Amino acid sequence: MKKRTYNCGLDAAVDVVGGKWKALILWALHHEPLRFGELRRSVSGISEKMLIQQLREMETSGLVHREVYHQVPPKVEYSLTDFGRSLNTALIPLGEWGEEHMATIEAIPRD
Amino acid sequence: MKKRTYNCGLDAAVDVVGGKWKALILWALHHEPLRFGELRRSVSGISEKMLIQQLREMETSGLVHREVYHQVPPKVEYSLTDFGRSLNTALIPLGEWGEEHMATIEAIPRD
DNA sequence: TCAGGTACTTACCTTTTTGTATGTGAAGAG
DNA sequence: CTCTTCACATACAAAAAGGTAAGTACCTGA
Repeated sequence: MKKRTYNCGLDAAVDVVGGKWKALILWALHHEPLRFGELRRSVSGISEKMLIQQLREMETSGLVHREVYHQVPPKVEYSLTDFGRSLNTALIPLGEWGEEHMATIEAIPRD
Repeated sequence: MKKRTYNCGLDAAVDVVGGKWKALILWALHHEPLRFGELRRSVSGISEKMLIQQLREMETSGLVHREVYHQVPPKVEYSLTDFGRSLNTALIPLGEWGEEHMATIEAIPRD
């Protein structure tokens, strides 16, 4: 996230959900709130640093809510806000498109 | 674009349309085919290098079609393929979401 | 006492992405 | 005869993103 003005809505949306992990985190939180450790295990491949970093950014964007339970051992739950849920909804068609064309996309030559 | 396997469709879609410019180029080509120079002028802020680079990638992904007219001065037209059009359609809700929440997004503190 | 789980934090480094500046070659306008 | 347009190409530099590894502080169960 770096800009302040956008040419179109898509531009703005990509700014908020862009990057390697944010969309995956959003998906993971779609069904239920998850704790930090649960999230780490459910978003496969993510490091603790990246997870925390992305969560903080998504918190300041108002996409996720962070609830701390003052217990021992500590417990922190992350959940989607209404804003986050609305974004998730808007992402569904894109997810379906990817699903549908997955084979085609995987066949694209990289280099 | 770097991976070969995806956890979910969204992951795959983002791989194809990710980055700073691809979505904007897709939008620009939505209405009509455009020439290189026209595209450069309509996607404000993009450099020639980036434009060409992204166009090449989108061409190999099968999103855009490149038609060369052997004239002097040279003329090259870029247009969306059916694949590109289908992706554009899938992006519409995301674009609308961004449009709707543009003010909120612009108000997010950066850094 | 020692490993393991809780949720992070920090420093450092590598990779990826993006930007800037320049060059190409033919042709038409002035 | 120089400038501009057309559609690029290429070298280099800067910035952003991502990854690795270690440390923090507390408590629990073996």
